[in-house]
Amino acid sequence: MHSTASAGSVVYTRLKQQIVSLELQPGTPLSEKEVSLTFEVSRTPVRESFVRLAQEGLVIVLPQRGTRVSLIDSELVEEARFMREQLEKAVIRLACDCFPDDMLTLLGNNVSLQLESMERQDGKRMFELDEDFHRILFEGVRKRGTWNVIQQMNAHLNRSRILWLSTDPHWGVLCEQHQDMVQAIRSHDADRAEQLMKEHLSLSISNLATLKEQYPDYFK
Amino acid sequence: MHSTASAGSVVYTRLKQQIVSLELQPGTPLSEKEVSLTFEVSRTPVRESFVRLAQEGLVIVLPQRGTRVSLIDSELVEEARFMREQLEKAVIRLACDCFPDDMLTLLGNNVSLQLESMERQDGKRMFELDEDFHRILFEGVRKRGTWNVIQQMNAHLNRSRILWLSTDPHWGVLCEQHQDMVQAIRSHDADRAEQLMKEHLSLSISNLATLKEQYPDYFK
DNA sequence: ACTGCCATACTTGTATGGTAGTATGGTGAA
DNA sequence: TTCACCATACTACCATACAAGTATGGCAGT
Repeated sequence: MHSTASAGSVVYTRLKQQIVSLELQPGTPLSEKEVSLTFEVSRTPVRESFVRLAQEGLVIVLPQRGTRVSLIDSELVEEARFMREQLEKAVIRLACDCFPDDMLTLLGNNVSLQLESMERQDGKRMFELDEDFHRILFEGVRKRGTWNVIQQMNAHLNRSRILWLSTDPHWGVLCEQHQDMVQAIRSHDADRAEQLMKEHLSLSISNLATLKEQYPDYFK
Repeated sequence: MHSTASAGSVVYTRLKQQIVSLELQPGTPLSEKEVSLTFEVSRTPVRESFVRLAQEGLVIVLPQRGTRVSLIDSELVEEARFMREQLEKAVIRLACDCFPDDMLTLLGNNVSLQLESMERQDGKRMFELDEDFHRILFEGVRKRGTWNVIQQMNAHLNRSRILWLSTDPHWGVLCEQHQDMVQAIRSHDADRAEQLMKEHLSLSISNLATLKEQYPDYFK
């Protein structure tokens, strides 16, 4: 199976990754022409990726003027946190009621890997594992579609969390909360699980105001 | 201001409206060529609209084979209801705490219009007013971005609700619930408001199984 | 020095021809 | 009859040319 993804999808995936990782800074001007040259494809697939990114609010297209990476909208960041809090509280309550064993195993393994990564001070890996942890929760209660929709808002939240990485991630607390949540699921303690999740997610934007002062050019 | 929207946006908007209203039935094959002829534009803007619709799951693109209107995924419909329940319960609690007067007025007017439309047996108008009612709630507590993201899942939920229109919408109950919710917001009774919202949204898919039997070709 | 105009070099938006992969129907051989 | 093969007519995908709107810098006139 040499099934190669379409050029459009490749460009879209790569650009999105670069934007969310802040490799492409908020406000950076993009042009169809320029991007098509760097990716060595024509303008058509580039344009297709711009359309998709614009729909997610990751780029802003100004007709006949230009396209650029969107600034981080702190209102959207807060809304993303709000959405996740409401949905993840409900999801973890469901998980406490009923959660597949194999998924529970995955959660346990995930937390173990988190502990390892923390030892290695590997922030990037921790970030990925954190994402995986929450995704596994949604999959375990069969709410994958919900998780996918959240990702759209999450792209904005994640950009500010990436900024956070450069300051003080204090992964220790987050990792401990993950462990406690797994424990709560195991013991079917929904109230405790919900409370843990609420505290957990409140940390994700605890320093939004600070970041906004520190990187004023990145925010709207 | 003769500012005309781009051809791509026009095609996208019109196709989406046709799909959600079931004017284009689930499973209907679409082709860039064919659609470009009916809209009298080239294939490029049509293709652009397909990309956007595919991202929302309203059409399915099979590379080199064809594109067609997606079938209604009843799991997604249920997830959409789940999402709305969690988020709207939280939103109406916020509204009970604090809600702008002008927005409250809008809600009141909206309910009045609903009563009128119900007299006229105007189901389509009721549907629009119902959407407006909930959107106003989100706007009043400054969660517009959240509402926009919900719309993506809502497209699937709405297709099944449109089917419902042809059977028995019993708008009376829904309208009464809207009235009660406004009253609860006025009297800052968050617990009652949340309970009302929960019951209200549970009605939206009360007959999903029936619809699935009645229109098997429309569902996945 | 300052202002108004315009050529020019950008940008995105649209149209179109060509390419490669896929389904289909017919034909000929076993 | 049945099966393998192939011509053909689709499809989405991509490259490219052109159109139309916008910012910019220089130049002429005041």
